[in-house]
Amino acid sequence: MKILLVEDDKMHADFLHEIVENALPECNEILLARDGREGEELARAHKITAIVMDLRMKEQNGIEAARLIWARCPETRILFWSNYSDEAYLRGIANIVPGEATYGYVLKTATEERLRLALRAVLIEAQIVVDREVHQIQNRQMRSRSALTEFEYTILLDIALGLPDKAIATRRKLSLRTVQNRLLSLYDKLDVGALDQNEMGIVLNKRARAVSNAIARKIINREGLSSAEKELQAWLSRRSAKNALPPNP
Amino acid sequence: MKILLVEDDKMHADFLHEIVENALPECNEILLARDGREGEELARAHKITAIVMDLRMKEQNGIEAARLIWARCPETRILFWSNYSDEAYLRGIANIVPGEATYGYVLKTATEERLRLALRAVLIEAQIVVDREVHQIQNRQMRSRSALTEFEYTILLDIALGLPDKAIATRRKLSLRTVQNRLLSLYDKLDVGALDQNEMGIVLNKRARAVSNAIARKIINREGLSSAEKELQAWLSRRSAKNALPPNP
DNA sequence: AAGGGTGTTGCGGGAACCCGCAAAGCGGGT
DNA sequence: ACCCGCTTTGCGGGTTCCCGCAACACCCTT
Repeated sequence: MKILLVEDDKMHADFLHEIVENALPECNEILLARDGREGEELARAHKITAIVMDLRMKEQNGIEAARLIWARCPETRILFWSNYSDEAYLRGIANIVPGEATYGYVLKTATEERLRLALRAVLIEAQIVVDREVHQIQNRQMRSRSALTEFEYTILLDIALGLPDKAIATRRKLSLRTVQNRLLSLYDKLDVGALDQNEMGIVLNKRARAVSNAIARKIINREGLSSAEKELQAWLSRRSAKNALPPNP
Repeated sequence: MKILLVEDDKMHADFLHEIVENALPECNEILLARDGREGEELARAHKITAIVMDLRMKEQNGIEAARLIWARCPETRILFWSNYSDEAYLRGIANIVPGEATYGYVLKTATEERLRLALRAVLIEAQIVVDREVHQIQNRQMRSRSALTEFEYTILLDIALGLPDKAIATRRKLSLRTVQNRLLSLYDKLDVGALDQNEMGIVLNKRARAVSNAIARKIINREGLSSAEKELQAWLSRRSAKNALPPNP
């Protein structure tokens, strides 16, 4: 059995290597990749189906790498091992897990014992394991009043990228007014209430406020923004390709 | 001689502890803090003047902690030890270094030898040491066309927080039109050229675009936004306090 | 002293944003 | 069948944003 570790911090990689060696005696080969791109290539080249993956890496982040890997090989088992329990990462992972895939999420602050258990459970037994702390955050954010629906979340990314209402409407196939209604509820959930915080004068720009609040609350992050940006660019070029034809006979 | 380590990742903290022990035999007491707040308290309580500080930490980030420490005791020597060489962090540090202060900046990816040298140079010899890699990035960003002036940088934070033009004008004591001109040059530098990227139709919201581009390029980050937000709230309350009096006799 | 560059300010207008009001569509319960 | 609640959509208008045009001040060069 071969295992791939994807981790760009040398110290954590060494530590992980040692733990894996001890916890998984059935593993006879441990590969190491230092960023998402390399990880994805190694996984493909060596047909690896058991991976431990860091999320935040220089070249390509773990979510993007996992998406690509699962796209080719959905039965790959991936244990995410990360410092972060931001909503942005959780949502990012939730969006790419193929449904029948096996994965786990363990925080780097967890004890060695918990990490060992998760390694065996996910990579050997094909269980789903999510760190209790992460799961709590997931739940809390899901039920609190400020939980964003998928719709609100995508619209949030759209405005963060700078799409005007009309463009969002055409992109999401909604009417202009509906988009604005969604924005209304988004503003509500993100506490962008105009006059609430600053008792006197000065009404703030709701769009910008929503985005900065979302960033402050870790609902969105740089990685999520970047991948949303890529999708946007793809959509734009598809769109301009279509629009380039009609005017001609 | 006492040294304070501020680092929230246990593994890195252990490693750092060992290196410091070896590299600085004149040090007879090593304290450890797990976040910025604790670090600041320890530094004050023990009157420590030699600190190694991580930047990204849970409770309070290193920049804020350093600012508070230097505000009370400008001769404190601080070696920043971090994974990141984002412009946002560099600018953050540049903004709080008291000018006569001693500091250093070493990346966690540097060799142990470089770290040892920096430790001695900064904490013992009171030199200024900046990792070459960091320095290069600093330089590149300073001279590239897209280098932001201080003015542009503050206005960028202002719009990210959602301040409307008029509010920025009063806050920064400028006319409305001047603020808009600054925005123009900001848009230019951040390549928010409206029709350039998307050949057909769809003009994007420049404000939002500027912010998301700046985030993508790591010119601003969550920490910077949060501290800007605090300043904004302070300004707002100062302002409403003033405005609360005049109308009365 | 004249000219060119840069930064600041005013004015005006087209587009986008924010939102209250109101009319439909669509489910689910009695 | 009826009503109630929720979402979607249109309309209108007050506000903000974006920016071209133009005037003025300041500094630096020649």
